[in-house]
Amino acid sequence: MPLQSDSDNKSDSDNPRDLPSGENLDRDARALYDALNQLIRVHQFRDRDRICGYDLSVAQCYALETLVHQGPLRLQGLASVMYLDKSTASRVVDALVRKGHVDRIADPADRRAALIRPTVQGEALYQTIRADLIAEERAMLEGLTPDMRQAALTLIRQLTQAAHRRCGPGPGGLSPVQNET
Amino acid sequence: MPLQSDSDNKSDSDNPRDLPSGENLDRDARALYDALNQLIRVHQFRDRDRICGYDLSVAQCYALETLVHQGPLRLQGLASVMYLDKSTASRVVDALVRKGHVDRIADPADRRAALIRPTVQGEALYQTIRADLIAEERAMLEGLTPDMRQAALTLIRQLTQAAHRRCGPGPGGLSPVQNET
DNA sequence: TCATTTACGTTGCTAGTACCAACTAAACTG
DNA sequence: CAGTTTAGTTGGTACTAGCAACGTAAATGA
Repeated sequence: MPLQSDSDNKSDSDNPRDLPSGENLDRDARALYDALNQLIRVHQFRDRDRICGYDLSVAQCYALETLVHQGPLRLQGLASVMYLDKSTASRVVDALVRKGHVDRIADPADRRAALIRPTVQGEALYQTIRADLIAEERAMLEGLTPDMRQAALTLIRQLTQAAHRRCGPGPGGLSPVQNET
Repeated sequence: MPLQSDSDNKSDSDNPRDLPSGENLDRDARALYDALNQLIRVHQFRDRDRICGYDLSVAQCYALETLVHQGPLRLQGLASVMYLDKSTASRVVDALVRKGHVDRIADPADRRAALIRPTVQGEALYQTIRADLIAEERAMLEGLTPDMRQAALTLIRQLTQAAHRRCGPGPGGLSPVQNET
């Protein structure tokens, strides 16, 4: 995680205004909220559109992706990576099993548990979809210089990290996400 | 596709590496795909969590937001801004009407049509939720310098614009202009 | 060892999302 | 005034999402 460019912290003095930085932070937070909102909606829509062409829902595709990247997982693990209730995860897996993209195998360590694993077909399908979606990203990046692309990556990752920190251990984390209000 | 490529598409000479720019682009596209994926999932989850505390679904909140920002809309307009089928939009509006956040008023210009308009209560609720979500963004921005925050905004907006161009007339776009590319 | 408790996953329930298709009613078109 | 188009609703189906209630298996403990 390169948290780079503390060296450029001079920007406070660059700023001709005499606003305290807190006000700028508020303004930026509002702007970021709106900008991210737009970005997320447009991506959600586009992903749905793309993925549905492969007879897969977005949640199913995300589950498949998780299993391809992280290897066989138990239902609990999959559910917590996806921020879902185990019952929802179970039904998503049902659909993937029905479509032949995933199978459940017995967990040798625990006869209650099942490991969920992508099939060869499922893995291939995921790679196809991934290539398709990456082509979309490439098209979007075409107008940006390499420098800007790097900056975009860094920033998006930082925002994601910050969000993770505030959401508890999310995707990649296996601890259960439960709201104890 | 006139993306706003500033000056040169072929800034190979800018790049100190000897990789052709296409390879870097591929690599960046993959990285961007993964990074955006993470960001979007985490945001989706967080928004759902936050919004549900106000007895509103995410789609309902988005519809309310659209109506607050854009003023009274017809169902068609709302549906196209939300990238939804009109039937889905109709049911989302039903829910909002039931909860008292929105009402349908007759369109004087067309007796078939109805204008959908947030109620005072709905507007207040949206502002509350918005403030809540913006506070989240602010917390995420705290670790970034003002420069980086500005850069993040610019980049996220550019990515959104690029995605819009590829998705046809999207949110904010009420223009019936279909893809002419 | 047997009873209790805890954990894993499934299923029933309810609400919401999302699309297509069919429908009513109003508005345009000739 | 037909005939067509447009606005919105409703029916049907599949999926998403969470809670609660299971059955079964493992862990705990007396």
